[in-house]
Amino acid sequence: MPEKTHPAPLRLATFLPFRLSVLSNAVSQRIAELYDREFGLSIWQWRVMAVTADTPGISATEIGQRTQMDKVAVSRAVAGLIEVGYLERRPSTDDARRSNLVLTPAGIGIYELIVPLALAEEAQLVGALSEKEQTELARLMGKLAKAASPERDLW
Amino acid sequence: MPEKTHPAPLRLATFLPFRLSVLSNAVSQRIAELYDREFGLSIWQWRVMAVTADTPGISATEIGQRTQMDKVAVSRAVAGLIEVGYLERRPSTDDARRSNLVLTPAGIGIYELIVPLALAEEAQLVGALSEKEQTELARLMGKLAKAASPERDLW
DNA sequence: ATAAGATAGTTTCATATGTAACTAATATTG
DNA sequence: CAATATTAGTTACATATGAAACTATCTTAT
Repeated sequence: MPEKTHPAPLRLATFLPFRLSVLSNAVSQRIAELYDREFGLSIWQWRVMAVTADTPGISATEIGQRTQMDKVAVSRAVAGLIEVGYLERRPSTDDARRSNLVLTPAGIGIYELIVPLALAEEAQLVGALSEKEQTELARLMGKLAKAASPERDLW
Repeated sequence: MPEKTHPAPLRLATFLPFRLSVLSNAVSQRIAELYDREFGLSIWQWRVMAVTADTPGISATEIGQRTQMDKVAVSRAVAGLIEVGYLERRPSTDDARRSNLVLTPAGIGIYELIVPLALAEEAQLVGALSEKEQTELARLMGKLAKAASPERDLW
């Protein structure tokens, strides 16, 4: 007579999706708090600023692709940034549906204040790893990203 | 005369907090959709079931600690699970404020259905990595977790 | 040239989530 | 043994979020 079968064990603490989620939340929360406290920005607004600084004249749709935000989130973040005067909407000449988005001088100023702080946060985080480990982590995350979402490139 | 200083570059695509967040979301979403579609459970409810299966008689507060959920989220997940009959609340004899939570037989049944599916999802994900890489990833994530949240143990 | 789709972006609505206030019970202090 | 502080958990409220509907514009096919 066979033994009662043991169900496969599942410890949350070793379950990758859980660990990833907890780690990501811990990291995001630190950094989100910084953006909000110092500059009154949400993490979504910050992401929009970052890609707009990188690619002035970008459209909302492109922002969504680069940041993995859905179009509603982009729309709201953009509206908020325009409201506080960090972003400007320029009608596109060749397609009246889209706008070309650019940071205002004020937006650029804030962006340049945030960048070093954000990089410092990141540095503090990855400072726990050696150069080699950092490279390896990036490589492994890339593999996971492809496995998790083969259809579209996550980054 | 000094050159105009270049602001430090920040590409979202190589910024660890961003990459972590995107990866974690991609993974969570796949798995959340599975729980919801097949069993009508939220990811929070699943986490509560997982730790309750592991430690029958656990209290809501302990669940919060183990899952990194705040007490409101635990309260709601527990209420939902009781509602659908997967969880039972037993008053604690020595402390009338707390309850001892246990899975019902129905809850155990569902749990045992989910576990292999969840593990299969995880396996598919980490299948992209060699054994050695998996170990290394876990180690690096552990270091990051400590750097991100030195105060409390994330897992 | 025009009707039928497709696309960019916004608005609406329903739900999820977090913070703070609350209730009930236990622990601590003088 | 009161009076006060702490803890477990829930409820209420305000805000965040996502899905679907919508508007305006552009593209495609006839």
